[in-house]
Amino acid sequence: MTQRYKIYLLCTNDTKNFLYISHMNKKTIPDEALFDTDPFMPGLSVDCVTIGFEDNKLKVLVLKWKTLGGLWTLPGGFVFKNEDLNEAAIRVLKERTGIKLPFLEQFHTFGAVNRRDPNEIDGFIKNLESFGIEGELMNWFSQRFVSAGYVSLIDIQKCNLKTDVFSAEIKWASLEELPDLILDHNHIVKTALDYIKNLLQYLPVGITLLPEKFTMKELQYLYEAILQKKLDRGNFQRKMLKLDIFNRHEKMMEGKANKAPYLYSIDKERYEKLLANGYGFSS
Amino acid sequence: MTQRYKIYLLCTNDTKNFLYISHMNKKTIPDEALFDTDPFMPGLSVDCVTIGFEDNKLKVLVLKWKTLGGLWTLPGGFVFKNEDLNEAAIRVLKERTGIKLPFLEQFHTFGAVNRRDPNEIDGFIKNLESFGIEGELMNWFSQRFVSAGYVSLIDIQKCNLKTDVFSAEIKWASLEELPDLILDHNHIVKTALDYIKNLLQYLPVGITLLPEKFTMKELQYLYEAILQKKLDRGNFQRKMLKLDIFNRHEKMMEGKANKAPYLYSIDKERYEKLLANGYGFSS
DNA sequence: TCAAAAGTGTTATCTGTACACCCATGT
DNA sequence: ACATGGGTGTACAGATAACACTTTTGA
Repeated sequence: MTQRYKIYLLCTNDTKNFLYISHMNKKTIPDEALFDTDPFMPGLSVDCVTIGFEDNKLKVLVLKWKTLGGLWTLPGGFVFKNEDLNEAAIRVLKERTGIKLPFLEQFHTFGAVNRRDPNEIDGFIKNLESFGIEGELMNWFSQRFVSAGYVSLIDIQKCNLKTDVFSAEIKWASLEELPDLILDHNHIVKTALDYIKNLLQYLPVGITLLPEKFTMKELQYLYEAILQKKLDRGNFQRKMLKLDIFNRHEKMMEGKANKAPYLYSIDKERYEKLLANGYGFSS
Repeated sequence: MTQRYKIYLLCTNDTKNFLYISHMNKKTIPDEALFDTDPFMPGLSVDCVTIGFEDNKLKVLVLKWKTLGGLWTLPGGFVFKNEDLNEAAIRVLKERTGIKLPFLEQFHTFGAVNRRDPNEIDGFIKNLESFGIEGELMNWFSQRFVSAGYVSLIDIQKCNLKTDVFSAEIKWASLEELPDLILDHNHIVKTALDYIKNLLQYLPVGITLLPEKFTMKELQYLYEAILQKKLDRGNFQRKMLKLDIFNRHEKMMEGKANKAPYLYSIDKERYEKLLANGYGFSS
């Protein structure tokens, strides 16, 4: 029943969740840091499309590997055998951003055999070799993975980004300058954006992307970024306010040469209620 | 890399896809019918929520196991290592209904650790034992599975139902009399129905459930079944016709004591076009 | 001829859309 | 004072909702 592939993990202080692939000879890794792949579901992973909003642009959280090529990936991870799929995604998100699920939703599972472009495999294998990965450990990494995709919408300001042990860098990449990602990760991002775009048609999701207090204009820019189209200012304002999920605050007075706009925040309770209902087919 | 669990498969004439669990002693199974679990992805399955429409009711395709308890399940199967997840679902659907994907869509992946109710496990294991399953084969079946759920909407008339080797019976069960299903299959059905209901808000999906030619009233009943609410006849008719995806035919004259309604069929081309577009956020 | 259900009409109301007007604010 | 952009008003087009009227059909 259990897998027999040995794999080398380093227990860091705050997590046992990340594989540690060392440039060091494995003899230099302390004994208590050695584990095998038993705790993980074979062939199963989660990938998180973590969306933020900054400078009126949508951004996606990406990691750069500690490899020669410096390939980019989505944050992701394996799933413990005693862990719900959702929990795995929540864990990954928590570890990269320090935030626990403001909005986290499974949108699609990617299960094509050729998620990994055949042309890409050689480079991938070479990269793993450069980390000192070999034998059964190599088998683990080069096996076929089916990956569940999760989207979350996050307030960038609240994040405390951390790389994982594979990666040298973690950053918010705007959609225009999204780097080439490994495997089908670019496709995963596109699918996630379509999902959110569709969701926004009938649910005011995405408000979680904004800081605590925001102006209607900022909210409008967010909608425009997700929907990829211009909206009418006046109509947007009315439409949003009619949802009756906002609290209006005192004015902002920042040094702009115009009338100071109101600040709004979300009334959590009414917002949740609205999310639960959605819209209906008319007549 | 490869799994080592032996499993016993019988190659039937038309498929190698189904595990055959024999009451016979395994010595009576011909040698060429013996395989191990190597061809399958461990811990991964697909489940199909196959929806039809008959007597103005939505129906779901279910199978009854050849076990003592006669437990019911959704049609489902394992995924070959060299097979796309989608392909696995298409294959399962094809084998049960004889139909190749009129509409087949992955809607959610079920990955809770306790998909299998702990109280249920004992009975499940006993059932497997009653089939003569033991040892590593038992391990295969009692391992944790993550399952990708697929919905399809099918014209019942076109189906040619076949049981699989596990099952004694296959039938269309109306939602009101849907039996208790194993694992979280009842939950899977509910999730699929919610998904379709949501989809119908902005796409005229589900028309594929009806036979080639149908009346507007029949279409309305279908909508009412999916949306779980009454619709206004006149308004519904206008709304549908305005979609401009139907061809009107000569009348039906069946012996009803009323004005004979028109028959309509779908104009495939315009229908596909509409599906591709959907609706947009207004303003 | 009559009940049933199709097809179509009518109307008030609501929503979407476009754009205008006035007001507050920092330069 | 004035350019900028917020807040709100208005008016038209189209969609929605409720229901009425007429027509066709088999019994």
